[in-house]
Amino acid sequence: MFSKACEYGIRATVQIALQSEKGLRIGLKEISNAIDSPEPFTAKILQQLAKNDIIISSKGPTGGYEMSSNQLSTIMLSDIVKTLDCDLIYTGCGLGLATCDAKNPCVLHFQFDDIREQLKKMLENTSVQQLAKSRESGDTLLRL
Amino acid sequence: MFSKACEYGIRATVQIALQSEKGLRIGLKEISNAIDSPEPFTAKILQQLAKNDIIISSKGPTGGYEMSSNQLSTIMLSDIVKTLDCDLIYTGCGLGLATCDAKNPCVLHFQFDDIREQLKKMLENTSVQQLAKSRESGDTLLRL
DNA sequence: ATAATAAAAGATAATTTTGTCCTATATTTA
DNA sequence: TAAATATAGGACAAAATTATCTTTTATTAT
Ligand code: FES
Ligand code: FES
Repeated sequence: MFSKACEYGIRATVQIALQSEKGLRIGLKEISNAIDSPEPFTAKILQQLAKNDIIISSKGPTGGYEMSSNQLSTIMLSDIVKTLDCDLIYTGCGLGLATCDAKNPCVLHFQFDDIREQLKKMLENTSVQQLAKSRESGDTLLRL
Repeated sequence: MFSKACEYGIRATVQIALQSEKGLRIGLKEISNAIDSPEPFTAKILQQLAKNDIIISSKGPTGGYEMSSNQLSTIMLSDIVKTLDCDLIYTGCGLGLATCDAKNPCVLHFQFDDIREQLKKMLENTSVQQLAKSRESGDTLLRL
């Protein structure tokens, strides 16, 4: 469904959100440990997220990643997915045709579009903070 | 969403269904032409579909691919998707964790599972014949 | 200022997916 | 039975994705 990059991106961002709510920064190493992801690959992804103002990165000692309270309250899953180019879900044809266009639909268009709209809604209505909260409140069963 | 193999698989099967309803076989070359797919890659996919009794292949002159009337009336998109190992959609965790388990859910599990169920339903309720019919009845706008 | 630290950036490598090629096998027609 | 045709199958190649490594840059604390 999502690319690996996107999966790591979401998991990393939730982890950052968890720390930011406590007013703490978190380093690359800690993030990779927490979400069990390859460290250098995760770094690349975090760079992209930082460039797109989804998270904030700081260099130097005491550096690391964090989210502003504004980011915490506004960033939705859709922002991460779009940034990490899983954007295809939003625009592509389900059967892989060059374009998806309701005026020139493929045989699966309307069925596919229906699912896609629901996925879109889900991503646009689910905030990172919300996911972080479900992790905090939930028992230890809620994995990252 | 789907792999290329899966996309080609669906498009090819619909094309075969279209011919089979007219009582005709269709060859690899014709299929690839019709759906604009790489010929040898498409051949591999058709082999898998034939092995899984989704289509029937015949060798030799006058050979080619077809669907039995039984296949035409029973094959659903889900059969193709499962065969071509896009099976992941059915079982995998949306965040890429090793397993997806409602008793040990990731932070996105319930939102993701909801979408997945709808996708599942769509695939299980959409027959190849139905797609072929929408192509036949529809104006030329319905692409493959 | 200097040393230590942590992310940024760019080059490189492994893996998976996608796509191609060549030979073998089965089937039909002459 | 022989020749022609079309799929099957296995080896191979290209491209994209995922993952790693090394060097640079910015920041903090001494
Ligand atoms: S044209 Fe294929 S999904 Fe829209
Ligand atoms: S555990 Fe992640 S989607 Fe079910």
